[in-house]
Amino acid sequence: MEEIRTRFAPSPTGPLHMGSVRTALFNYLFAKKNKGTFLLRIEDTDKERSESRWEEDILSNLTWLKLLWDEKETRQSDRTDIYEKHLRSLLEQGKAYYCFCSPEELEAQRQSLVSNGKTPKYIGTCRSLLAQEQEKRIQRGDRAVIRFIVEEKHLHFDDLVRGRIEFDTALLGDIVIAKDLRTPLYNFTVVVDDHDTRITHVIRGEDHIPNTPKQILLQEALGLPRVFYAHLPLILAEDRTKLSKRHGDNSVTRFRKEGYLPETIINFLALLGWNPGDDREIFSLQELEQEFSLQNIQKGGAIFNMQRFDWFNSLYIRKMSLAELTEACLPHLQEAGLISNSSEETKQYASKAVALYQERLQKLSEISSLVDFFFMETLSYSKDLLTWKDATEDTTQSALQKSLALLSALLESSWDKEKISATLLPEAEKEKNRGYLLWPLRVALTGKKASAGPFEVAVALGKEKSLSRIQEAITMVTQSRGV
RNA sequence: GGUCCCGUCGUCUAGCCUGGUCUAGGACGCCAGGUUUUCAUCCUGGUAACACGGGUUCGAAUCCCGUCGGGACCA
Repeated sequence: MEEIRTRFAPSPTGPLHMGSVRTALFNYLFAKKNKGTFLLRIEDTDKERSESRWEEDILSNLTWLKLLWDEKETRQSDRTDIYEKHLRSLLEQGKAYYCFCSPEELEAQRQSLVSNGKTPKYIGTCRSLLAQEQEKRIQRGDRAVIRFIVEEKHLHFDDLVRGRIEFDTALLGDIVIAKDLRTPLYNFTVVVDDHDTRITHVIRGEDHIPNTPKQILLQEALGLPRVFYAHLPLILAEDRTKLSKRHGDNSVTRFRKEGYLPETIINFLALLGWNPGDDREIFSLQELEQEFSLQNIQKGGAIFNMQRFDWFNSLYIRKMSLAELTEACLPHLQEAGLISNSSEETKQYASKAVALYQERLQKLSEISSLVDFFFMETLSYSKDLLTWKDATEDTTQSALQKSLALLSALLESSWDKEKISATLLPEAEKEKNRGYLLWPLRVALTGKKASAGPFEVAVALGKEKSLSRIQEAITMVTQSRGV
């Protein structure tokens, strides 16, 4: 069997988004699974809308996701001469022609067809123009586009995902394949490029199904062999329509900034439309490279479910080593102004805080608001928060004083979770519920109604800071009682 | 409007090709309980689907036809 070659061919007209990544991923996986080659082609023929910053966005994010392409990426803007050669050839062979119809004329044609209940399409007005006539008008500078003569026939192809798909090309009309010799259009460049890069399998979104018959016709006209097609189901938004800018920012950059891991994106997207045929659903990129198959691809579109996405992310965050997680959290802590450098000392302290919140994180950006109390000089919270359930200020105050006394008595060298727990728990058990002692303590240390446990927080905070926070809480309650 | 594609729990899906083992399985979510000072994790249980109608068959989520619904593309 010949080598399998796939490609991802984005237009650099915007940031890389999740729908595109899924397409890139499936192309990548199919190539890897079959020991083939995965290519990247930048489709930048639309000069107005293509920007180099978007190209950079695409390359850097694919790299971040580890969807690496095997050969130097190609750029359509570098290939204008090649397209021109093919365009001239089609013109010379009479398979394409210049069309001088104005937009107004085209619109009028369309209107009349529609009002007669017919399918709107180009009726071929300019098709019969003689070659010399065309040449003369081009020389004269008349505005023209290049149309490809669409052969009317029933055509079908065997889609690797959906099976046989049929079309009646008579409904197409002669299609525009270039604005001029130096400005070829999408359906035309794709066919030329896929052949030149020896692509064997075109794997793309199902929104391209209507383009396929046009491309097949073009292949035939250029004398090129047909490739295999696999049309993927679309990724949908909550409203069941194609995921797009309309639904907000779905760029990789956005999710990356929010603290979603590449592993999350890969795993989640792989399972959107594909499954291994059994119940497993946790897959690394490497595992997917082994397991992937076009046969297990879903036909219907799949909604991008944020909750499931978050669940995958919390899973992969929990799988990280503390060192990795700390490193990944540093930029977020820095951005929130909680730390100002990344010295070893800062990292050491930060990792203590991060360790306590690893299993509470859904995305890295949440870290700052969870651990801010580790970095603040004074906490600000309402004194009412210190009171547990039906406790009074009186009992709250004495509970805090009890904690303070017991903890003060602990030696610096005994400041670990086990010793603290051994000191406080027996005391807490004396109450009808541990909360009477532990809730005020935890709030005094963190200033929050939800946090990690008081013992581990105290350890991470250190003895000095812990005691002073308890003292501050006592002062707070005392003052309010004094009034 | 025309063409094409699709239709299993709220969501992602297994099962469909090769009808019976499906009183339809798993996961996310949600609900309840357990662990727990809180939150989270973890454990247990629960909730919830074969779009509809007809046909074929002893038997249909699975095969056939139709209807309805959704989407994509072009306009």
